[in-house]
Amino acid sequence: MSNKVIAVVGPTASGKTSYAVELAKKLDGEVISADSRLVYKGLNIGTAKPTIDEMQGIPHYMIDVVEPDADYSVGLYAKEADKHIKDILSSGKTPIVAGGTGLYFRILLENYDLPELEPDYELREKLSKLTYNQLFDILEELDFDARDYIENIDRKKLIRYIEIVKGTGLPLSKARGKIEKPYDVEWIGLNFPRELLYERINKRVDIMIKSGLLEETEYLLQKYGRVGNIVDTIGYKEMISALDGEITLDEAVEKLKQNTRNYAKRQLTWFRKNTSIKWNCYPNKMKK
RNA sequence: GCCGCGAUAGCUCAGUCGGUAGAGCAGGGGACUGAAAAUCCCCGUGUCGGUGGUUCGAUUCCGCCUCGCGGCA
Repeated sequence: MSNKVIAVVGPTASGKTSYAVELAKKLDGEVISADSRLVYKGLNIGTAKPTIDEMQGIPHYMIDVVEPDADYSVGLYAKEADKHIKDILSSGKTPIVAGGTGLYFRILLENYDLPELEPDYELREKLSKLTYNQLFDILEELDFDARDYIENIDRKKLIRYIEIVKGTGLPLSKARGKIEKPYDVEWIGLNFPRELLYERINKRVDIMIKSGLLEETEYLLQKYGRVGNIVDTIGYKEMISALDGEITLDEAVEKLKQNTRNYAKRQLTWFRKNTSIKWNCYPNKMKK
């Protein structure tokens, strides 16, 4: 059985969706999404979730797997996505993992071994009330060397590290490890020169608005309330500010474009680090 | 045409009692092993509109010019 997996990565609006579908048609493949927002049902317009039309009959996995008010995480993603990879391989087809969430790719396909420790939401809730320094002190007391394994520690990560050290009883250096993944991954990166990418982003945001992003946001709020997965998602957070009357719709649109540009930049930071990626800087010119 | 006011970073502006300048935003770089579209860290040289003058030295003071915004004709 082949262990070949194709990974299609790139910033938002770089054309991953259609590229993956074309590739799947060519190679007899199936697509597995690697996107932390596409997993949520109902977040459609704002996440540029592929439509049935766009999928062109190619099976897509890891889209719409949970409700927006669920607690989701990389761990759950990687477990389920890995099953799909294995299923696709054993059926003789090619898994094409496509998306923009660097962390999800790292855990699914790179040599990182996620500590077997589920989030303790109760503990997180408790710790989230503490100050940065208090959290730092707690971690240092549990595992003095932990600080050496961390750069630019922020509150969120401090909390997870405390959770790991407490939960596993191991120092961070032992609890986290590396592991060989059983796949032969071909990394393909899609990107455009920065200016062009930003133009594409701006254009796509305008289309989202025309397609009813504001209405989708109203509907989601009414159905699920102000849950983090909606409120903290680019696209929805700006619409919410407009709905609340904090800013005008035009301002919200500008803010949305800007936040998306900033996000694309962060995604690129992630992918640049992966030197196995072969970049294709004008994906549009791809002759299928 | 006249009288004011302005012209400094991509944008909005501060400042230099004369010793070539700094904030916010934008933008750029980076980190990130179960919240990751989240969260966090770092980065500011630009003919200080042009041109003459005063001065050891002008972005800063003075004259003229250009452009912009008000007001008066």
